[in-house]
Parts: sequence; structure tokens; C-alpha cells
Amino acid sequence: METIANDKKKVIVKEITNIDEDFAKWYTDIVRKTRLCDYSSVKGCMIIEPYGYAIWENIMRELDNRFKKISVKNCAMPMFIPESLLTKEKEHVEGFSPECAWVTVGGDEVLEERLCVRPTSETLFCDYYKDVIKSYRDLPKLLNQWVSVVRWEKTTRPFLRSREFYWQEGHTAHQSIEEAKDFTIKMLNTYADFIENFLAIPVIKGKKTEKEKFAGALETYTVESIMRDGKALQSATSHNFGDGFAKAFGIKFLDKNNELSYIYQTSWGLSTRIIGAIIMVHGDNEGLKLPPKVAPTQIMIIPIKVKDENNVKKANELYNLLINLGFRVEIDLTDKSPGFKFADSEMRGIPLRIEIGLKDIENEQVVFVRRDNHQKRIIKTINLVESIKYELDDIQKSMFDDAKRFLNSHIDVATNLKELVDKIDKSSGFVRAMHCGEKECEEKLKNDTGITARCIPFDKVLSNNKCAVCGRDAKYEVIFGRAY
RNA sequence: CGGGGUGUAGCUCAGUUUGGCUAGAGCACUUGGUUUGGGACCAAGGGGUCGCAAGUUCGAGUCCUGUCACCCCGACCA
Repeated sequence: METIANDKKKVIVKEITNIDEDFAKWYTDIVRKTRLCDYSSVKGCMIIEPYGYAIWENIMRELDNRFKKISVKNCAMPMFIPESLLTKEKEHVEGFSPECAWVTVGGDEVLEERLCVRPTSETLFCDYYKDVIKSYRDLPKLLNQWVSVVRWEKTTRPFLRSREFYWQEGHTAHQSIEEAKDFTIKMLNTYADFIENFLAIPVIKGKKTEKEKFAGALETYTVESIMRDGKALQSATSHNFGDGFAKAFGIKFLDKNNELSYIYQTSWGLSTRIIGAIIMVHGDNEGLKLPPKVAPTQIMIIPIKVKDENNVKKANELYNLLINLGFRVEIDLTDKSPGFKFADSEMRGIPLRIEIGLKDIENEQVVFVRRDNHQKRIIKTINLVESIKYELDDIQKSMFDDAKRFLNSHIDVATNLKELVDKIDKSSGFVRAMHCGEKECEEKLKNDTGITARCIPFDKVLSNNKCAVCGRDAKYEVIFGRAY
């Protein structure tokens, strides 16, 4: 551990790699030092530690509430998919089979048919829907599950790409293609609103290109966000399946006219990967920076002199008051020095720190220090609760504004290939450009430069009509970038 | 799967070239004391099958053989 004297008072201990020096290492340092997760004995599988899991719990609670408001119900499917079931939809199995994990033996029984550990559960839901959907009265079916899935990735990183990860996957069945499409968009909007307003991460909504869409989907919608290193992270997706799976699985219902027709389906998901986005959108050289709404601990109370009985008593009174008002609060009564506690609280990303020392008790006040902008304010005890509410709201808001400014200043436009590549690499971010829509063109761009189409945005700003990559006639506008 | 690298305390590593006594340091941890408004200090302590297996040798962390794991760069990644 290296220490640098910054000025007379402030000493920075370099526990976290500088964000501009090595972004990847900075990320790993934050994950490990703040104890979000640990590595396990199986490569690519992580132990989500209590602090990391608390973030996930807050995400689950909020998102689950939002799902329930639109009549989505939870259920739980088995973890195993018989091979014959997985292979029913051709595109789907081709997309997933390279990364499937298989069970071939159970106890001393060699299985007649091997079982896939679910990489996603479309096939399980289809198999179930086939039996329970008989009539238009059974529709729509709006189900979701909170589970973990397994994809045998070759390159793994904590939260961003692990072999087992937690997520929710919603699977719905509808009477018409229009209804399915509307629901796909509805879920996309649910995600976008949640990610922007709860996680303070600005997103770009759009549709995936043919090349990038989900295996087996008619169309895939996505919310993309930009990380501080300029790379894109797909934060959530929503798929419209049309009747592709229904036909492969034979899922039919009787409509009002007593005619048999196939159902139309959707699926949509958000995973623990979003925790990686929270880290990479908000974090800085001091560590994690959490928006108040999702932070496991919103307020850290630090008594300055823990050997002083009165100081501890007053700090505890404050703690009990705030806990009872429903704030998520911690109090640091360890015998570390105050400076250590300040830095530790900052590293863990706790939005608001309240210092209380002997001087403060005497003057009936406390000291507020914000994590996002380091502003220090003296607050009279009488104004405490309303001041906390104000600060937490303001922190949430200014963290979003800050991330939004970053996004806006990292989107550029391009009309030809050179410009496209240069702008993505120089300003490191997103570039809007027209595209011909040909799969091969996109493929070549990826092979030559590593750049991919993130989405076809809902909002369009370009007016020219030539593909920036190959020069042919353009089909639509695309946002390009480098992705995680 | 191809190329390169590393395995020694919870973490970061030294020691291996040239084999030698009871395997080290810093951080972290425990206890006691002094401190406490930006990462405190002093003292005493605990913690190791040197990745694993077999071998050479009077003697192996160090040399040989095999094996396993992890990391980086490629390829792959709805």
C-alpha cells in the first residue's frame, strides 16, 4: 500500500488503481475491495458477497414491484432442460448450444437423455404453456422468474460475464402479434424507466439489428448505456418472438370464433450484469458511488471520538432516529481513525456521510458530506430529517444529470468508415451512422475493427442515405460502439 | 483451442540463477496502551503441507519429470 501526501491534511492511500491508468483493473479493484463479490473454486462463477447482494436485493424489490403493477406473476421453472426440448426451435438451439453445460449422470444413474442446465428458459415456458393454454380466456399469460442461469463463457469477468449469473426472465403469451409487440415495448420502457430513475443510468432505447438479435426472436429491443471508458453495455433486453416458438412447440389456443391459432410470445430480462453498469457509470478514483435509491446503506454515521461516551450516545440516538424513519443507515463505532472511516465510507459509495463530534453536540448540529460532489454542510439538528431527504433526492438527481452529460458528450455522428472508427476510438463512445442493414457488412465491420451495432435508435437524427460502412443505400440509422 | 506468463501467509511479493541450518518482508488480523474533525503510533503475538505427485541428493521453495490451477494476448462470446 502506497501513501501520497496530497496536502497537509488529506492523505490518499492507493488501494484502487487509477481509473485513467487501467480501467479494467480499476473495475476489478472496486469489486474486490468493496466486497461486492469474490471468486469461487469454479472458474467464472462468483460468490456474491452481502454488500453486492444487498444491491441486487434492492434491484429485485423495486423491479418486482413494477412488474406486479402490470399484472406479471412470479413462478419457478426447473433448472434442467432435456436436450430434446432445447433443440425444438432451430435458431434458438444454434445460438445457445456452444455455451451449454450438461448433466449426464445423476447419482449412479447414467441418464438416457442428457440435461442442459438452463442458459435461458424459453423452452421450459413453452413446454408448460403448451399444456396450460387452451382458450383465449387463458391469455395473456404474464409470468416471470428470478433465478440463476448458466452459460459456459470462455472469458469471464465479475458481474459483466460470469458462467452462472442471476437475473429475472419474463415470458409472456398473447393472442395477437400486435399485443405481443406492444408488450415487448412496454417491458422495454419499464426497464428504461427503472434504469434511469432508480439506478441513475441514462439509456438509449432501440432495436437490435438482425445480426445482434436474440436467437429465435423476431425482433429484439434493447436499452444500451455507456460506461466511463466509452464502451457500451447492454443493460436489458426485450424480445418479440412472434409465433416462432409457438409453431416449434405446437402451442395453440381456441379464439373467440372457435378457431385454433398459435400464440404470440415475448421474453425479457435484466441480470446482475447491471451491477457492473452501476460501478462503471458512477464510480471514480475514490471507489464506488451509489445512487441513494439503490444503495444498501444510504447514510453512514461517523462519531468522531468513539472513546467519548456522550459522543457515542448521541450518534446512536441519531442512528435509531433515522432507522425508525425508514432510511438505510450504518454507524461506524470501530476504533479506526476518523480519516480511515471517511475514506472507507467513500470507497463503498455510501451517498451521504454524517459526522458527529463533540463540537457538533455542543452546537446542536451535525456535518453532512456528500459522496458525489464532496460538499460539506453544517446542519442544525432541528432541520435534520428534511435536510437528509433533500440531499438524498439531490444526489440521485445530480448523479443522473452527470451521467447524462457524459453520454451526450460521447455520441458523435459519422458518414464514412474512417470517420466512424476514428470517432469511436478518439472520443471513445457511441457514433450514429447510416447502415445498409446487410448482415455481411456488419460482420465485416466487427471482424476488421471490433465495432458492433449497438442498436437502431428510436430517435433519429441523421438525414443522409448512404451506408457509412460500405457506401451502399442505407436502410436505417444505427448507433455503433464497442461493447462489453 | 493457439502463443506467453505465474503458482511461497488472507493480500502484494522477496528468496529459485549458484540446492544448505528453524522460510522472510509489508499490509491485513489478535491483545494491551496512547490517540482520534481526512487513511494514527508503540509494544507483544497468531498465521505456511512453498499448487499437487513422483524423482535426483546426505540435504529440495530452489534441480529433473509429470500434472493441475489461474492470469494476459488471440479466437469465441444471445
